[in-house]
Amino acid sequence: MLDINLIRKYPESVRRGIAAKNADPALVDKFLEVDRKWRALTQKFDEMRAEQKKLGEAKRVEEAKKLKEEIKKIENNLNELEKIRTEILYQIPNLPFKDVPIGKDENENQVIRTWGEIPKFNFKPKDHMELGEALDIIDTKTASKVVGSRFNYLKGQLAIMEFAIVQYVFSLLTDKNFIKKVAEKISPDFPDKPFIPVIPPVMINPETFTRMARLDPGQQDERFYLPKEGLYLVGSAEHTLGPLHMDEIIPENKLPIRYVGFSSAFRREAGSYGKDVYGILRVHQFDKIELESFTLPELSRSEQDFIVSIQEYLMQSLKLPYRVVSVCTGDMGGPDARQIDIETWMPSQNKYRETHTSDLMTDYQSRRLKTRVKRNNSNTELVHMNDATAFAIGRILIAIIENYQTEKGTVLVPKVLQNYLGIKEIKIGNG
RNA sequence: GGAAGCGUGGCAGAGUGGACGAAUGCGCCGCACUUGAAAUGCGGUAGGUCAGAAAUGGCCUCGGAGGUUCGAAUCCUCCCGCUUCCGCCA
Repeated sequence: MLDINLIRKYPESVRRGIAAKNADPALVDKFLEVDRKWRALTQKFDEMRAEQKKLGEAKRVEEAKKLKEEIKKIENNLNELEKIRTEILYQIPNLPFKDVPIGKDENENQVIRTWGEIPKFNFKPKDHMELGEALDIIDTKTASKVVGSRFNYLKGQLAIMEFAIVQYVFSLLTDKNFIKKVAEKISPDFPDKPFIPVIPPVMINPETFTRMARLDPGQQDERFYLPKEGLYLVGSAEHTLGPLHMDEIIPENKLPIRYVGFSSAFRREAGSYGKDVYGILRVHQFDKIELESFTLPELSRSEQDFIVSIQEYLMQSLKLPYRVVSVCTGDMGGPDARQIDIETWMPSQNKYRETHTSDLMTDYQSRRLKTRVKRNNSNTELVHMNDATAFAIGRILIAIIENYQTEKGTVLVPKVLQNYLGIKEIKIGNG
């Protein structure tokens, strides 16, 4: 949620900011109107309560009784106003940074840079499903019988490769020397704290989900829900990593706090019927390595640069061609102030497809989560939060299979993963 | 799933109807003493919200939601969480 005082003091720039994000600028005026009423009534309520206390202490019981009834009415109105106020407030997205490209949809995203050579095959390259089925490492047919559409089995060396990737990333991101090297590129004194590995819960209660700004009206259809327990399945490890410090006040010297989490992610993919139905690009369940970090406000932007550097390092070490995209205002996530995506080259589609995202949420999430920092000057302020993909396993496996395929129909194993798998090539028989 | 107990500030822990947003200890911050430190002494130290330029003041919050009462951390109801024991189970 946005800072209330920001809306009160600078309604015009809030209107402009949220309009760029395809939200209705009239939300600001609706909010201000309700807020005005709420404040007036709050004052009245406070005064009456003070009066009632005094009457009680003076043992003027009858008068206090009468006042109590009036207060009750005011309180009900106040609660109603507060509910409406919160509803409006939750619909107002975070404001984009000034240097984020203004645009309506993904067509206006800006490519910042491109890395790697697009592979040129002197044969007709196959797609990941043709290869996956031939090598017996992907099975969607049985999955659709057993569960339904948009599920898959990863088998054989591909299953092993998932854990290879997890081990590779976890060992790298917990390595002080590696983190130091990346941090130094941001600036000489940039914090070089390694990531803390985490395996988080994959279920979350609605209260926390709401405080993460991930269960707002537009998002509910996307979530799997378990009615007996009243719990949701997470759509990303972010959903349970982000609340790790809710209601906490963290001492300044403890920041930044960085987590690398591994979990399954569950998505209903409502509204994407017919889109990417082929293969394992868009499925209901996939595993993902996620980065989450909590920083001082003034360092959050560099933290995102730092995270993107890590994402790029990982991609370059796998030698996968990609491009870095600055997502435009209209295509960004609601809580984001700046979103950077990485799109990886998919030979079978002859284009780049989104595999990574990096969200800088500033204090938009921490405000509801009440995750704060106690500064050395003893002030308390909200921390800033960053969240990003290290690897979405399914999609990165597609990229590896398709980019590393050979004319024989085998798949070479990227060099950095070879030690973890113990083989250099996935072929029929060792699949 | 059954039984019992428990949820109070950064932590530990008192408080069973008004004097309690809350004793005391620890921790933390400031000051004094000291060449410096330790020890000691004195003072300060929850969050949110509204008004205010500020100083300051009002209101709300003792797991959550209701209720009783002029008045609730304290009494009642329901819910949630934690701990221990039993059952089941990876």
